[in-house]
Amino acid sequence: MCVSIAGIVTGNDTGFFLLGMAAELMSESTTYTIADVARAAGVSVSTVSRILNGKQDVAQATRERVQQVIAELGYSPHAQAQGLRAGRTRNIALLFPLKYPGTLPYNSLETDFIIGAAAAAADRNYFFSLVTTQVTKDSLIGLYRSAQIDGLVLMHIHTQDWRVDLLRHKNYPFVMIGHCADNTGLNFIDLDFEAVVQTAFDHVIELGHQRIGFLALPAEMRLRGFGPAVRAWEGYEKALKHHRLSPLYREVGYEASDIFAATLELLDEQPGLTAIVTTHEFAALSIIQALKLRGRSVPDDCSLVALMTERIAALSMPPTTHLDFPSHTMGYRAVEMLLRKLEGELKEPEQILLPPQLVIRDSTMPLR
Amino acid sequence: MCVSIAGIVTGNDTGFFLLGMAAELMSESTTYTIADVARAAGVSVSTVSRILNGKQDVAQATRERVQQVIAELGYSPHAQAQGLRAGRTRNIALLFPLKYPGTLPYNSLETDFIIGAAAAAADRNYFFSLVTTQVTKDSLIGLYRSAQIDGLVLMHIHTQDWRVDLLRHKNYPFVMIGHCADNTGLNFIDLDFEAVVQTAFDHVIELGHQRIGFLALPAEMRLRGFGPAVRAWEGYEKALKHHRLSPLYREVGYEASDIFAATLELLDEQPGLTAIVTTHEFAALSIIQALKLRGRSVPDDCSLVALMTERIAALSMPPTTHLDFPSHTMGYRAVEMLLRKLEGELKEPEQILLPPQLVIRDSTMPLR
DNA sequence: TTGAAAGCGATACCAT
DNA sequence: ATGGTATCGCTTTCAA
Repeated sequence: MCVSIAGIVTGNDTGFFLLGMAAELMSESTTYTIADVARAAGVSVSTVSRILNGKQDVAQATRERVQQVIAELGYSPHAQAQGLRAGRTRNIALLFPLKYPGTLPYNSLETDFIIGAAAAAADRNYFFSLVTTQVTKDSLIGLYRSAQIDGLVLMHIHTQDWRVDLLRHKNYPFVMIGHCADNTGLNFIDLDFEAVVQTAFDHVIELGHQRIGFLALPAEMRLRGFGPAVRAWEGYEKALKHHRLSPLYREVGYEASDIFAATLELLDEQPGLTAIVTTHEFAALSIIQALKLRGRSVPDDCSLVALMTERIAALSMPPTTHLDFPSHTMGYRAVEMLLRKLEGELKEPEQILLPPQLVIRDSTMPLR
Repeated sequence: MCVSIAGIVTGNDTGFFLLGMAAELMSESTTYTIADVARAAGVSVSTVSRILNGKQDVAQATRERVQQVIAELGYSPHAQAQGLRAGRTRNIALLFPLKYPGTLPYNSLETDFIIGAAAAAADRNYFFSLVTTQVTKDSLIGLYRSAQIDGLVLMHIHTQDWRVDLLRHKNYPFVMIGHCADNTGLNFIDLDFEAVVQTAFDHVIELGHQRIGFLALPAEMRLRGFGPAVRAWEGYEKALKHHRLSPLYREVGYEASDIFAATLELLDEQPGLTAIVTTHEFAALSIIQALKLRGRSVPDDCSLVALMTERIAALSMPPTTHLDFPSHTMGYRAVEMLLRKLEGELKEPEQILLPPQLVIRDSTMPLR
């Protein structure tokens, strides 16, 4: 439904006087094309296009006149037509499958990735899509081939990840939140989970604790190569070796009740336990409750260090000493990296492994 | 970068034999067009288009042959070209400004809207975008005019909402999560906050409580016309009148520390307090801690009813008796409604006001 | 500095 | 049942 100004302005060359009137008459949804603008401004379509795209070879007077018309009409270029012609979409997507092997339920940490990513796209004037379907080889390729997106952000990366292999082979632009075993030529941002766990142990060891329990992600996730599970476990093994500790751990899922039960098991196995380390974001609440059930309070009878976002740490009582999971920032920086890649600003692969950041709150204290 | 099959298959009419080879040779990203498919299948583009769009007037043999070629090439139609021609995008967006008046920080409840909405779009094969910029009159109209989206979901609705007025006037398709003062002709899904608060009071009154504190959203949000704040307050006033209670409330923001402080104030004002009702999702944890500081435990010394999602309710200890906030479902149904509208399946406006759903857990008990 | 016209990849009308 | 072709709104040579 494209209304030609010419139909209204017949015989009038300036066009200006009648614009206001036209706007009045057609205030219900009408869509103008670049041709309408050109006609109303008395220039060619090419000139309007140049102005739209910020080219320099346009007379200042012409530019101002056209911009005036654009403003008066409320004209917005047709994104699909622009994209079709220019061979890009200015649209990126984050792959966020709602169900994936092992059905990790989404939590506030993961949604923070989304919000951060969306914010970065908005800041660079890109459209941001969220793809929640389970992708297959074909649907993944189709996303690019069908020109729905210019690039992707992948998360939940596994050490061997077919999506990564595929996109790398096809040479499609993407960025990972996480990283693989082989990251040659790839762009990513990840948290150094190995160092995170080591730092957590260093902290409680420094406070004098020796009998330290560890709540890890399920072995199954680690065996499947899920990055955080793999590397957190490596950090645990190094911490054990480095501090000559005897193993004391449980591998457990995200269910509050499971974490509660696992904490009790740790206490039963080692009644002398005085500290717990975990990479589960929401575990703190359940752990504190389980300890209380056994008559122990945090931090007086048992210290606790978890991996979590600031926001969640502040909610727990006592506020939990934690290793910060900057998920919002990671989402933001991932998209920011992708857009630099798309705009040709990123020549060399950028690989960012964020170091652990220990935030000391009230859930840890020296061994008494 | 569109590779013509013809260029490779020169002089060969079957095309089939060479397809595999072509795929080998060009396994790096290549994009085929409908013309490539037509050529390889030995039919016209019109025929391929018909098949792509599931038209019936195509011979079965032809259809199969073409589909075979499509599969072998891994061809996906160019979404922008399709949209340009067909006048639609199959893209919808959720407006989720990261900062809006009063800077309500996003919480898990709000991100649940997003996930639910994204899931519904995916289920109907629509692309889903998240727009986090602060929209203006022009940018909002531009979203439609520039053909970036077919429709929108609006949230954080105010009783008087300029976005709603604008879109209604322009006759652009949209759906609200929330509703206005005047909803004539509009589609929305909302939670009946008024009934929610009344139900919460009914519940504790029934348990024998009489001195009941209420934690409400800041007066400022209510005065600005923010839907949930307005209607929850109306529910509170009705509950007071209906049960002949004397007012006992605090209006407070989302900060855990503020809620903590407000709870203490309630206790100071009315030491005989035996129940608390709140519409703040994450308040339960802070309230329980504040009560504990004054030597009261939940539910023995004080009952607590909150508005929250199941997921959060399960995290608190004791699990909180709550009114369910089905935010995921609301997001899902909002998009589902929008898509029915877009596909012409929705003739009459659909306005859904979800009734309160009380979920009794362990944070309430009869007055002793 | 500006304009004319080809073409991006589809759809749909009109022929055959 | 199938094919030819104008067209969607824009960008981009190429000429002037």
